[in-house]
Amino acid sequence: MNKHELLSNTEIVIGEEELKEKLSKGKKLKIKFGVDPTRPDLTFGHLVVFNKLKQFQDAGHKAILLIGDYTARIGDPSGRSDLRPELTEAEVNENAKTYLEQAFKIIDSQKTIVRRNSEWFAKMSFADALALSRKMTVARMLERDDFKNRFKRNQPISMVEFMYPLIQGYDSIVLESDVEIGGSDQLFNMLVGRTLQKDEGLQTQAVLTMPLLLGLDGRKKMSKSFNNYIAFNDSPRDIFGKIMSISDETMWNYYKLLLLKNEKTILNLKMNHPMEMKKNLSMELTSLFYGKKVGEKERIYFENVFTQRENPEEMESFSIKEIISDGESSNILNILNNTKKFDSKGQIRRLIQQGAIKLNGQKVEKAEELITLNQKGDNVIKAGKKIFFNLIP
RNA sequence: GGUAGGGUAUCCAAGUGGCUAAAGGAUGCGGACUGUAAAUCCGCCCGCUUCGUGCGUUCGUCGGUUCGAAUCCGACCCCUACCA
Repeated sequence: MNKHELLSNTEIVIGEEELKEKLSKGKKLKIKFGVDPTRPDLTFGHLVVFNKLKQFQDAGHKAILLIGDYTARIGDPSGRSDLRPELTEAEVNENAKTYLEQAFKIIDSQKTIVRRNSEWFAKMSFADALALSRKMTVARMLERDDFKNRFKRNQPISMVEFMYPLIQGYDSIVLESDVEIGGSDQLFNMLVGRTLQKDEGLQTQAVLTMPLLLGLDGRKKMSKSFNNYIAFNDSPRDIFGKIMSISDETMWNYYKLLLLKNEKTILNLKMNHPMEMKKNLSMELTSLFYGKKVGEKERIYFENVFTQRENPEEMESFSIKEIISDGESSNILNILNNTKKFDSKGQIRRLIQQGAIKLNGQKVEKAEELITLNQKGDNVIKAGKKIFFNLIP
């Protein structure tokens, strides 16, 4: 593993010279990554950072996942325009657990050290905390955009939020991290870590920030709040499908940040048909989480169902006899409703009106229609683009 | 503490007594076209529904005026700008 690769895709690198020196001496580095146990659902946006961690791991360095269980009780002000609610200890623990389960889908759990900052902060005295707070000035804090803006707008900034970067920086002292990695919104906090380490007479950590991944809409950053995300916990079908729906332009952002392809490779890939490249991207990413076999299976499913417009090979099936109770009309509306595949009868009516429901390729015209089913063969219902199931008489 | 302006559906944003479940965007969903891309066109978009000029719940919160309120009045909560 060469140094270039370890710094690829990074947005900002602070302390590059020292880092390169350490690397050239063959030192095993400690890479710190702070985990925020307030938001347990990981998206592909986080995958950018985890990829970087994994690269370090693969190069023989030590990844340290720092669970900010103590700091979660305070709330990181970064990028926020308002105060964050505090969490209970139980919530934090539950979130941390979920977080790690997801993180270990990418990084090697065996080679990862998990620490919690309550280990040291729980026993810190108030005097120690005051001593720590001496290391930071209000002016310095107000250099930060988020604080500056909130201050200007007369929005509240609590003292405890001022402490947050110091607390995070103190983690770096305890962990003696060589590198801290995070999103660009973490830059300030991570720099404080450097300052504090230096003050303690320790070596200073390099700071790497990773760029933001574009969301599915191709416009805004990927984020849960914009509802334009792919989650680590999405099903293989969803991962594959969501990636197929991104624009051609966005695809290259994903190739770069998620599959770590360099400029030159991407230039070559662009010679191919975009559709093929997108299927390839979908397959690679699906495989990353679920294995190559599943990735290939999803590719075949996609090609059959969406390109060839065939019915999927495996479908859920519902027996009319079982789902229609005595006295209930077995019209298409009731049948569909009783499959529980739809939100409400209203939704089904709307879909029928819009010509989105088909039985064996034949459009269903009316909600009250009494459909005739093949006694032997398939009776495939297709609803919209994605929902398929079979009806058994 | 003072003055002025605000809080509307997933988000942005109109609406200042009945014709308002509430204009217009955006997102989303469905259809056509296609490569489940982009672009374009059309339909739906508070929830339920026996599909009916049907039922229920909304316009910061609570209460009031009124036959009738997102719209008027009162109290309260929150936000913004300027001033202290």
